[in-house]
Amino acid sequence: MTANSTLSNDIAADLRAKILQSHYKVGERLPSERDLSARYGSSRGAVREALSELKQLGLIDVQLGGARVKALKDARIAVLGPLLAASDSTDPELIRHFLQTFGALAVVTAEEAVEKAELAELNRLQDIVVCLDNSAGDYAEQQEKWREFFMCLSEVANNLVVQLIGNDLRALFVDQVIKLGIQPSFRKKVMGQILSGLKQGLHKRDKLKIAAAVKLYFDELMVSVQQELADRLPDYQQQAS
Amino acid sequence: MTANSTLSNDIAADLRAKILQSHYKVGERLPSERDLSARYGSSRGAVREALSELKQLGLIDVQLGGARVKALKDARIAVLGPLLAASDSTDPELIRHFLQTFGALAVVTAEEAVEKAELAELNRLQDIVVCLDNSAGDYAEQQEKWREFFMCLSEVANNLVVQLIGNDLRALFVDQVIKLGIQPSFRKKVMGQILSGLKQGLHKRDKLKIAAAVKLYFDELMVSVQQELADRLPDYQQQAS
DNA sequence: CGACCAATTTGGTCAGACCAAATAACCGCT
DNA sequence: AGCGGTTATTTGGTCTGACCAAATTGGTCG
Repeated sequence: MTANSTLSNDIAADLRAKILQSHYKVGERLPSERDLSARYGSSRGAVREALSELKQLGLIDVQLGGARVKALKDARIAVLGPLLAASDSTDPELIRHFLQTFGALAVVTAEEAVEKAELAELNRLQDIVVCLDNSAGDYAEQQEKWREFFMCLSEVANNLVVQLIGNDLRALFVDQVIKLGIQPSFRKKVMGQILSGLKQGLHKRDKLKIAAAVKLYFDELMVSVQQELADRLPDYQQQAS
Repeated sequence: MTANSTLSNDIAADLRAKILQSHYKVGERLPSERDLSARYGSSRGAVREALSELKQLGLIDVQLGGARVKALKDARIAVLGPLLAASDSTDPELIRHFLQTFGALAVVTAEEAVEKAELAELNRLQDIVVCLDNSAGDYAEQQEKWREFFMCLSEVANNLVVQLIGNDLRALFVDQVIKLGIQPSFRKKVMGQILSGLKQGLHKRDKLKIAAAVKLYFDELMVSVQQELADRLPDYQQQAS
């Protein structure tokens, strides 16, 4: 899935990194396709494919006069992955923003899910929560269960918009975070509150309870991750472009 | 911005529409590039560019054996625009989901904004709200002011993740909705609540107040839009491909 | 029926070419 | 010198035809 070793992909990755590192500045014109193909020792076709990818990412705007670099804030979500991977490594603020966003979407999903859920689905969700409760200690299993829980919520809510956003965020961000080996540790007391909130919320189809519990989960996750990041990165950011 | 009349774009649009209309079903293999280029009377290069676009959209998965259609729920946000424009027109549920999502993100943004805002920024936001209050009646101006308000919030919050998601949603969805000529009409009483909530929230930097007001805004927007859609589409969905 | 091997198909890349539009360069006029 | 208009060049979009390596397919043999 992550193994994309075609020439055009390599070129795209290189250009993408250079843009994200402000090697090419915003508004500036990229070298022409013919020029680029010469530099990379490739054909124009390969360069075109690479540029097409950057265009889709919203990183550049290619028209007849030439391709111009766009501002990062005008790009598409998909740049978040490369942004984390390539440029300044693991900006804690960015990760916080991500978790905040993801949390908000999860809350919306959860609210809609408990509203729509069939009885069977409700039961399945409750089962997962019970498993979650029992599997304290085993980090890997717990994480898998949480994942299953949110996937199930997402399925039940059937909110395409959130699902699609989730795809982008998951694919391009969560993997990165996980790759860093971050193992957030929840405080037992808080985890207890979360689980009991979920149970009650599911049992009574209480939107507010569910929302509060999910929000609590992400808040706690945020605290925990920020803690880990702060611990492991005392030397924080020393190189500029 | 919307004028993209290149051959490869046309091909991409056609294939995209056919996929979204399940002309090509999920998991199915698309015709080969050579085959497609023959059908469209174009070169393979043009078809490749088109396929590249669909790949970026997450609609297809192209590997050596051939290109396979992916499930819609595994696609990227960017398909929302085409989905609305091309296939079944204006699914009210989809629009509701969109507004719900957008609202949740706006709430997060607003919360962070009032936390971070400098005094000058806070004043500017308050000014906008005052304008908003005064411009009751003039729909166009009010909409512009709301837009300015949220843009300002987004700037202050400076949450890249939400900004990027916002780009996608705005570009691919809001325009579509606006193009439908929907003019949501807010109830005066509710609008009063919203504005007073914003004022108080900004004045006291009260996250909860701000969040509640923004949420109220989107809830009311949702109700209003759904109302309009229900009114104008009594004959809902009568044509198939 | 299953394992193995050859022929074909398919995506990725390359080279060189043409077109229309946009840009840059030039030149003459005021 | 400054400006308007014309030409030359550059640039992206497309085409043709070709080659390669990997995947798929089909047939053959045990």
